[in-house]
Amino acid sequence: MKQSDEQAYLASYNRQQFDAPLYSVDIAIFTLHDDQLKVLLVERGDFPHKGLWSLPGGFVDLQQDTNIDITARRKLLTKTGVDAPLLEQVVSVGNQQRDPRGWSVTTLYMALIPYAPSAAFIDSVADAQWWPLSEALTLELAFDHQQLIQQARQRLQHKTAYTVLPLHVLKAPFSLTQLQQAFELLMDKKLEKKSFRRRIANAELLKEVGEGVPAGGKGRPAALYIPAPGSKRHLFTRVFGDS
Amino acid sequence: MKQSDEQAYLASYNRQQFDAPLYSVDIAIFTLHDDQLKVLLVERGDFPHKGLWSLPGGFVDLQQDTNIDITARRKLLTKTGVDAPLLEQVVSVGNQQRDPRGWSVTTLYMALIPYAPSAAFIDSVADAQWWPLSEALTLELAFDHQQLIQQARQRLQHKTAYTVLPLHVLKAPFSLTQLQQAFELLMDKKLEKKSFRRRIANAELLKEVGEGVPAGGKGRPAALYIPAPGSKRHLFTRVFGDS
DNA sequence: GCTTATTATTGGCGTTATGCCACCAATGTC
DNA sequence: GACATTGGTGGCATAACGCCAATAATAAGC
Repeated sequence: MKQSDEQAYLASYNRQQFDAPLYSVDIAIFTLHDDQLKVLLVERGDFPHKGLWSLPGGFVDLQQDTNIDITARRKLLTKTGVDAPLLEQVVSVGNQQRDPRGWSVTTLYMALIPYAPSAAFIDSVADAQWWPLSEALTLELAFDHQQLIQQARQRLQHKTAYTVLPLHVLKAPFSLTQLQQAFELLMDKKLEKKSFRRRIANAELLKEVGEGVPAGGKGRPAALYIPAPGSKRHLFTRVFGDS
Repeated sequence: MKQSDEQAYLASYNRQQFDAPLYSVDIAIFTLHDDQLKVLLVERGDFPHKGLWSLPGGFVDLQQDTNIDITARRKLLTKTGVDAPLLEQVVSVGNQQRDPRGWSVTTLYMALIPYAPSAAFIDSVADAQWWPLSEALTLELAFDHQQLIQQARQRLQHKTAYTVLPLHVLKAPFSLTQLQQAFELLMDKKLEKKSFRRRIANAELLKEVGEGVPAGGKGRPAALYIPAPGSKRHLFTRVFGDS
């Protein structure tokens, strides 16, 4: 093989000559608010499926984006105004039927953000809105986004059982009770109080920073914590809540 | 929104008018042989990177393939002649630099197959060859396939710690010692014999089917087992080998 | 046949993390 | 000052693990 052959090939290569699938990136952005898991949906302003709710997403900007993680982050920023502390790839789905325009592939990401910082911005984006997940699951969504949401939700649920993923969704400082509630909402499962606190304490993930009012304003004040440096990447070797 | 608007849009839609990334599917196919983890590489016969070793893969056949899992399976079959008992998506990577032809996205799969059934077929495919992983990691591979292999290998390693993934790579029946060796090769870590056997026994994953010669031909004969129905999907709630 | 090397299998104990549930602590309300 | 409410801890049984030593079954050498 001569180097010049490769260069000649590239010089004459025309990417348009082959029929390729459409490629897009979609994000399931989750948050907790009002004791509910919520997902951000946008109303489609263009065909296809104009007027239906969908996940934020779209095509790669070949000029602006240098990789698909950046594409996902750009879509996230556009819709929420914040950079997610947790943004990760879930899965890619590609088939003939998911888009009426033909063969199409999407890479699904999921993001987890605290509610507060994004609330004002999102209210200003006319076509974007937080939906309680339970309601979102009953809507008719564009493309196969109903299934995509369910896959993202499942990943969220499983991963919460062996990480401290809920740390990403709370505004520090927080109480252990709040943290436990975040775990319970993300896992959709009640946890044992003592087991939960023991697990968190043993892992040395938190730093105590004082006291605050208890949930509901009544009762004993709760100790407040912030995540310790590096704690958000902690992995447990045993899944939680497996009775 | 009128239905006819959507139909008119689709009728006039031309997928070629937008510049899209290249999209491909690549597979890291692993097996165990000679007490080594091996990966299947193919020598590129075309530009770009003609002559370099690479992962099996390529573009979606928009006519033949109905989804990307099928694309992956087709590539697998073409190179190995067998249908993998384990074929799953690892991650998608997309950026400007990975392909000299420009913006490109690939979805990486990993497959795990027993050595024996594929050996003869692969020997007949001139451009395909099993490489010990340790050697493959030192080769100059096409595109970013060196990194892709490492990602697939890491997934394999992690997943082995909480599943019975090695069941997919052994030819039944097998002894517990063989099974443990498979775990150790896939995890790249020695395991405690008693812990291993207890774990497998408690999970009730295997069915005893007689006795066979021990490893090396010497010593006490070993009990032989086959996987029980459904056992290959078993998930442990605790990762293994976390001393 | 008897000893030895080799591999397979099991026993036993200390440790760790969990589920479960009762109990104590601190605050606000009436 | 009693009571309701929320936060936090003590204690014990259980399950699974790491560690390592002991026993079982076979082949090879003598």
